[in-house]
Amino acid sequence: MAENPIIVEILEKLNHFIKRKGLRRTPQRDEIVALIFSKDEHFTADELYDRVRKNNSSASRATLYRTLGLLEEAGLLHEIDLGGDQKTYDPNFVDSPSHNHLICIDCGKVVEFEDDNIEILNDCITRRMGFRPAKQSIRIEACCETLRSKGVCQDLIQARLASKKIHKK
Amino acid sequence: MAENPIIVEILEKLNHFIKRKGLRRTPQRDEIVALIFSKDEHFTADELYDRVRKNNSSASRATLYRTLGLLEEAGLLHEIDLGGDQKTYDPNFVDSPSHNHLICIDCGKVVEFEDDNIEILNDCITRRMGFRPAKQSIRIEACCETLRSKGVCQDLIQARLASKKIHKK
DNA sequence: GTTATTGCAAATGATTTGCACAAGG
DNA sequence: CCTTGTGCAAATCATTTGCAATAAC
Repeated sequence: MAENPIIVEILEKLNHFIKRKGLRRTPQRDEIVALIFSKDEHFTADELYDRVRKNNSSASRATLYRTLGLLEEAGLLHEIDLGGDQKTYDPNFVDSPSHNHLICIDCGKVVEFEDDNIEILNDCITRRMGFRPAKQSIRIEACCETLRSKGVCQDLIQARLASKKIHKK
Repeated sequence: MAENPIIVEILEKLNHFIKRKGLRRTPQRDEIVALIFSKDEHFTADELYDRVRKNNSSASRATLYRTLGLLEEAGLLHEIDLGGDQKTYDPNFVDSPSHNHLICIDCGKVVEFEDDNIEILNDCITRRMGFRPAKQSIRIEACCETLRSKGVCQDLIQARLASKKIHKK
């Protein structure tokens, strides 16, 4: 896991940030970072804590929340709005700094996408309103066309199966 | 206040919704609805409760939260993502069903805007990904150009004054 | 050594909920 | 009447925080 090039890259960036702020590198933080960036999946603090426990990491919930805050501050992790009650984090902004999210109403699947045209258009609109663009996020809710036309959507089936697995705590 | 045409319109729609669901009309709900739609400002549950109290409405916090849920379910009120820890509600979707939000990083001011081009472009992108568009929201964070060029921004000054007023509870 | 970090448990704070009473229809 | 709505106070539950012990550097 530690030899994963993405994780190595993130750890380097984080440690650079940490040094600049006079903070310290710790194994707990490194473990959490490795877990976050070993997948490209979105996650909640709770889901991440599950992975922490399954990987026999010693990190506590408190450290996990503190590390999430640090990563956000360093710009390595973004909070995204998937509309749930828990905050959702997206680890993919290091690779794709300006991607957006489409959320399937039918199955809940989240599709990431980038589009230069939208990017440029938003930029123009922002300037016309007298502002200097800093960050933009587009969130699209949509229905699965496959489901509608063929009556079946593999993602929906998986989502239903997954929902049976959900048992909090 | 009750003679405000917008409020009358909303109340009509809500009562239609209420009847369809076999629910009942109550003065508390009417009061809360009137307060929400008498301004076009975004608000949190807490801010709304302040207004409820100042207007000598008898509605309790519980009823307020229950009414917010009802209005959302009826599609008359939308939750928007302004990035705070409390949920923010936007009462302007009845008048402008597809508007978006620009949030000024400098002063926190929120500007609503609509743009057909973006609307159409997002629609195309969504279809190309195999989905049927349902809802889209764009959230832009930007810096105030007036502040940058003239060194002053009236909104920023107001925001700083307002922040001094914040005393929870 | 000095100061940041950790884990724990307790605190916080927005939102939700159970329940007994009130009140629409 | 019968059922839904309300207010209250208590419960939830994700997240934050104080503190004493621990570990970077």
